[in-house]
Amino acid sequence: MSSPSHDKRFDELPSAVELEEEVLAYWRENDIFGQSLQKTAGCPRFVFYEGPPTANGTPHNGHVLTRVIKDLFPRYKTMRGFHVDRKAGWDTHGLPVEIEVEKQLGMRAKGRNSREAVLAYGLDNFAKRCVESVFKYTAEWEELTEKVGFWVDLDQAYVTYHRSYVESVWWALTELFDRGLLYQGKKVVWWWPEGGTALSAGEVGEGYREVDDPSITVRLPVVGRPDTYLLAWTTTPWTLPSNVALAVGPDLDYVFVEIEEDGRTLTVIAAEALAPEGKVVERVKGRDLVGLRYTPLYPPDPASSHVDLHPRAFEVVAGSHVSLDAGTGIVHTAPAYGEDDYQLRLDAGLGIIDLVGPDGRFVDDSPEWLRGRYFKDADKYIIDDLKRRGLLHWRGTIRHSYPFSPRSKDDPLLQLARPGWFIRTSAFKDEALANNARVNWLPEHIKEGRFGDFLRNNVDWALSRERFWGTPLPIWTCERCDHQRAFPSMAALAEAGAQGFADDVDEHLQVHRPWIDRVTVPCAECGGTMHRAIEVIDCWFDSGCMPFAQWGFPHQGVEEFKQSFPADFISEAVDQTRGWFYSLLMISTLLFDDETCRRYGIEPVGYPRPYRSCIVLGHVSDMDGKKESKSVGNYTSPHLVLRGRMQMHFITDDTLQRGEVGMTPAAVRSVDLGRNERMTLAAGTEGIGGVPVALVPRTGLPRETIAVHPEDAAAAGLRDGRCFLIAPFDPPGADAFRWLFYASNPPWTNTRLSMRAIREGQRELHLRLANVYNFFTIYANLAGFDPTRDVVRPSDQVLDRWIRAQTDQLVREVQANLDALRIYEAAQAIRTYVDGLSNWYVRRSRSRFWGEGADTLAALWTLFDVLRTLSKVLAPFTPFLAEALFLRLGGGESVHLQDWPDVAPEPDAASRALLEDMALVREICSLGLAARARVGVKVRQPLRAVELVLAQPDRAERLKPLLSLVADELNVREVHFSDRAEDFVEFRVKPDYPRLGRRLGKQMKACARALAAADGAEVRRAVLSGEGYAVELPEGTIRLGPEDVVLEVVAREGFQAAGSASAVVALHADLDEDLRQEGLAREVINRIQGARKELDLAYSTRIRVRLGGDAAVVAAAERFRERIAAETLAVELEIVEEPGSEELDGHPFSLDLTPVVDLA
RNA sequence: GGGCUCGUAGCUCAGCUGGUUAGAGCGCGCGCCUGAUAAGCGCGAGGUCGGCUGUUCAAGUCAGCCCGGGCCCA
Repeated sequence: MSSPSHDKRFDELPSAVELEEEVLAYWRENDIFGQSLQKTAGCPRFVFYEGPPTANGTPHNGHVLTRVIKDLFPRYKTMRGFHVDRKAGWDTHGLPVEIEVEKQLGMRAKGRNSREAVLAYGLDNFAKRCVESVFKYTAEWEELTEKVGFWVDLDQAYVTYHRSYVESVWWALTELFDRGLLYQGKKVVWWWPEGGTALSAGEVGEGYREVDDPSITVRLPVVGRPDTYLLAWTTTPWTLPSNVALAVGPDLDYVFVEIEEDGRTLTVIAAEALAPEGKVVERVKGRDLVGLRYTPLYPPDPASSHVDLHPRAFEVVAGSHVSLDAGTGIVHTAPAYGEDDYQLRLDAGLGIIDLVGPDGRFVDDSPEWLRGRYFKDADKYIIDDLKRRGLLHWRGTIRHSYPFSPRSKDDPLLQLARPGWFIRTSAFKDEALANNARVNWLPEHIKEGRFGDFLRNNVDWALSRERFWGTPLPIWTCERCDHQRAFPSMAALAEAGAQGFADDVDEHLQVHRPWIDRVTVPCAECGGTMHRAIEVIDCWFDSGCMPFAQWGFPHQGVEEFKQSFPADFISEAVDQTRGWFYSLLMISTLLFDDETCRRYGIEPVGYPRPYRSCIVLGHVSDMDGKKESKSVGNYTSPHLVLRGRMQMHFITDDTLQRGEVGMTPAAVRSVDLGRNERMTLAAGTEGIGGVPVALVPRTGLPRETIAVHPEDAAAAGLRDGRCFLIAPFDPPGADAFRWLFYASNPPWTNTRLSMRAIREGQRELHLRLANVYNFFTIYANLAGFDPTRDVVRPSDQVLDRWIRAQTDQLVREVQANLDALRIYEAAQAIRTYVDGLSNWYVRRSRSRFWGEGADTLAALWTLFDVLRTLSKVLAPFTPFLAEALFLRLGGGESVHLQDWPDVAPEPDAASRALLEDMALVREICSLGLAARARVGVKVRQPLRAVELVLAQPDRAERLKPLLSLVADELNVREVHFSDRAEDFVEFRVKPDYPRLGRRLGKQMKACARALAAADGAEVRRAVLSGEGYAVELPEGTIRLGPEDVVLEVVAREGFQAAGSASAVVALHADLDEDLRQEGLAREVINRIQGARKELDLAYSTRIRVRLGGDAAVVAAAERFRERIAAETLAVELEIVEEPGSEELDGHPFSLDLTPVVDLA
C-alpha cells in the first residue's frame, strides 16, 4: 500500500462496545461532563429535575428508558448554550427500605404485623440497618447510569434522608401546619395490616393486581314482614358483621319479587333493573324504602367498644352514591371499611361497628368463630354460615383488580377508618388545576385526562405513617395542655429550649427515629413537656419537596433554589401521575404562592410550578406488549445489549440435542438469532473453551435459568450452576439501546423491547453511518486528505450543494423538534438523512472519490464537513458514536463541548429548489429502476435512452443539470424529456381539493366529475397556457387556473415505463451491438474487480491482466481497453482470443491477474 | 363499573388543523450492485385504516354507539 503523503490518518470506527469503552474512558480522563458545565457557567439556565430513584432495588429496562430520555435534552440544551445542572438524587425513605431490612432480619411473615418485631429489635439498630440497605445496589445503578451515557452529577446527589433534606421537608410541613393545612383527623384510608400503616394514593397505585374475589348477594330479613328480604351485594364478605345500614338510591325504582325456593315462597327486594326473575308484587321508589328496618346478619354486642350504634342503625337509608351499575341497587354499608360508607355514617348518623382491627384480624368481641381470624380468611366462613342459615341468595366469583401492598405483593390492603395526619389539599383543588393548566404535558391528553381527573377528584393527602424509617413528623404536642407546635429545623427546636438531642450519632440520624423521639420541648403555653407526634410521613412527600429540599432551602441554598425554580423539564413514567408528578405539583402549589415567595425574597413564579414541561413516558414491555418479568423470562437483559453476554443459571437436560440450549420461548424470540448464528455457552465472560449453541424454546424453567445438555455443560467447563451466554453478533451497545427508545415510537407510547428490535435499529443507523464514515477514511487516507490543510471553500458541485442543503435542513428539523420536545420526530429526520447521505450522496459520488484533483478534494471535504455536522446533531441522541466520529474527524476536544450547528432559519430559494429537484430526481431514478426490473435488463447493461414526462412541465428546465445523475444511476446513455409524450403517457387533471373545496362547497363533486370526463391533455394545455379551463357547474361556469388543479401523468399500458403522479419514465430497451459491447466490457470490469477482491488486494495495488475470450469478448475489451485498465488499476492489459474456461454472458472467457509489486 | 388511551400491511409503528394512488422499517418474493463488500441497494406483493351509525361536497382523521387491548381508579 502506498504511504500517505502526510501523517494524518483517519481511523476506522471500532465495534460499538469497543467504541463506547473508549469514549467513556476519554470522558472520564478529560472530565468532559465537568467541562461542559464549566463552559456554560453564567449562561442562561435550562433547569432539569432528576426524579429520585430508590437504590435498594436493581435497575431494569424501564430505568434505561427514563435515563436516556432525561439525558437527551440536557445535552441538547447545553449545545444550545444553556447551563444545565444535573443533580442526581436518591429516594431513601419509606416502606421499601423497611421491608427490605425486615426481610434481612427474618421478620416478615404472612398475615403477621412486623411492628412488634421491629420494636423488639430496637429502633436504633433498625434505623442503622435501613441506612446501610438504602445504597445496596448503588454500584449497579451507577454502572448502568454511566454505561448508557446518562450524564448526571452523582457526587452532589441529594439524598432524602440527609439532615438538610429532612429539615427542608420539616420547613414545608411547618408552613402547612402554621397555615392550618396540616391536621389530625379520622378517615377511611387504604390500610396495610402487615405493615401496620396507611398508604397514600401513590403507594396504593403500585399494588393493584387482578384477583378473584367472592361476589355474593345476601338476604337481610325485613323486620315485621316474614319471609321478606332485602338483597345486598358485596365482594368483601368480611365486612358483613360490621354492617350498620343498607343504602338505596331515593329516585331509583325498586321491586318486591316473589321467588320459590325449596317449596317456600320468599319475597326479595332489589332495584327493578337488577332484581331476580319472579313475580313482581310491588313496585316502589327508593325513598319509599327508607326507614325500613332489617335484622342484622350478625347482631352486635352493644356493650363492645367496637360497636357504636345510633338509633338509625339497621335501617334502609338514602345514599347518593348508589347506582345501578352492579349488585342489587341496595348497598351494604359498613362505615369502618369504606369511604362512601363512612361519609354516609356522618350524613345519616348511623354509628359504626369495626370488628376487624388494624392488624387485619377479627377482634375478641366478634362472634366466637371469627375471633382472631385474618380478614381475608374469614370470607369463606361467613359465606358458609350464611348459606347454612339460608341468607345467601347468590354466590359467585369476580375477577377484578384489588390493591395489595406495593412492597409485599401477597398482602391485601383493606379500607379502614383511621386517625392520622392529613394535608388539606382538597381545599386547593382549584389552584392545583390552574397550575396544571399551564403545564406543557406530553402527550397533551395527560393534562385534562389522567392527571386532570386525578386533581379534580382530589382528596386530602393521607400523610402520616405509623412506621419507623421516614421523615419524622415535626410536630410536638404538650402532654399537659395538648398544645401543638411544628418545628422547621433542629435549630428552631434548640431555640425553643428543646432537650435530648442525640449529639453522639451521625448528624443525619439525629433527625430520625428513635433519636428525634427523645427530643422534648417545654410548652410555651403551660410549661409542660411537649413530645413529638409518633408518626413519620409518606415518602412521596419527600420526593415532592425535592425542588427546594435538594438545596436545603430555606435553611441554606436559597440562591441555588431561586435559580432552579421552576424546572423547565422533567420526565418519568406514566405511573408517576399520582406519584411524583402529583407530589411535586401539589406541594409547590401549596407552598409557593406569591405571598410566601415574597416572604422568602423570591420573585413570585406564578404558574406553572415546579415544572413547565413534562414528558410522560410509556412502559417498557416485551415484544408481545406484555410486562417484562424475570420469572416469566421475557426479559431482555441489559447486559446482553450492552456487553453482548448474559450470566444465567443452568440446569442440565439430556432430552436436548447437543448444541442446543433451552430458553423460555419469549427469550428465544427476543434474541432472534439468525439461521446460522450460535450463542457461545461458556464458564467465563470471555467465552474461552465455550461451546456454540442454538437456542430452542423450553417452558417451565426457573427464573434466569437455561437448560443445557450435560455433555455441553461438561465441554464448556461449567460449574456452580452459573454460566455465560455470549452473543455471536457485535453487541448493540448503549447508543443502539438509546436509539431504540428515541426512534421506534414516541416516548409516551409503550415500547416493545427485544434484542431483535435493538439490532434492527443498530443496522439502520450505526452500521449505515459507520459504512459512510469508513468509506470516507479509505479515500481520505488514500488521497492524503488533511482537513487542516486542504480547506476547500464550499463546492459548487451539485451533489455537494445538495448534501449541504440537506444537512442544514436536518439541523433545522432536529432543532425544531427538540425545541418542541418531540424526540421521535427528530429521530426520524436523522434516519431519513442518513439514508440520503448513504444511498444517494455517497453512492452517486463514489467515482468522484476515486480520482484526484479538485473535484475529489471537494467531495472529500464535503463529506468530511457534513459528517462533522452530523456528529453534532447526533450528540444528544447517540453520544458515544457522535463523540467517536467527531474525534476521528479531528473536530476538537469533544462534540459535547461544541455549539449546536448554526443554520439560517429558512433555506434560501436556491437550496429549497435543489432539495425539491433532487427529490424528484430520486423519484425518477426509482421509477427507472422499476421499469428496468419490468423489462428484465440488468443495470450493468447500458441502455440507449430514457424519456421523461413530468406532470409539472415547468420543472424540466430546473432538472436539466441533474439529469446526468439519472443517466449514471440508470446506466443509460441519454436522458431527455419526451417530445412525443402522448405516445406513452396519459395526462390527467384533478381538482385541487383543499383549494377548490373551500370555494365550491357542494359543487365540488360536479367539478370533479367534469374534470374526470374531460380530455386530460386538453385541460392540461388550457390550464398551462394561462387561458384557463372552463367548467360548467350547476351554479354557473367557473374557470380553473393552474393553482386549482393537480396535474398528473400516467404511463400507458404496454410501454416499458413506470410512473408516479409526478413523472413517468419510459425506457428504450432495445439493444444494438454498440450497447452490447459496452455491457460486455462492464462485465469484464466486474470480473476483474471480483478477482481483485478475492485476492484481497489493497485499493491502490496495480495489476497485470491477461484476459481471453471469443471474438465478441475481445472486440468489446479492445474497444473499452482504456476504461478497463483505468478502473481496475491494470498497468498491463493483454487481450487474446482463446477458448476460455469460464463464461461471461454466454461467451467463453478466461482471466489471469497478477499484482504488481509496489517498489515504493 | 368509571376515567384515560390505543386499534392503520404478516410484525413494529408514522400519518399536522378532514382534501382523493394511506406511508416507513422489518419480514416475505423477485432482482440488482459490487474498489463502502461476510456489507449495500432496488423493485414488488401485501391494507373494507376494529365495527356500525351519523356530520360533511369530502372521513384513517370529527361525533355517537358497539367490540377488543393497555393503563389508572372504584
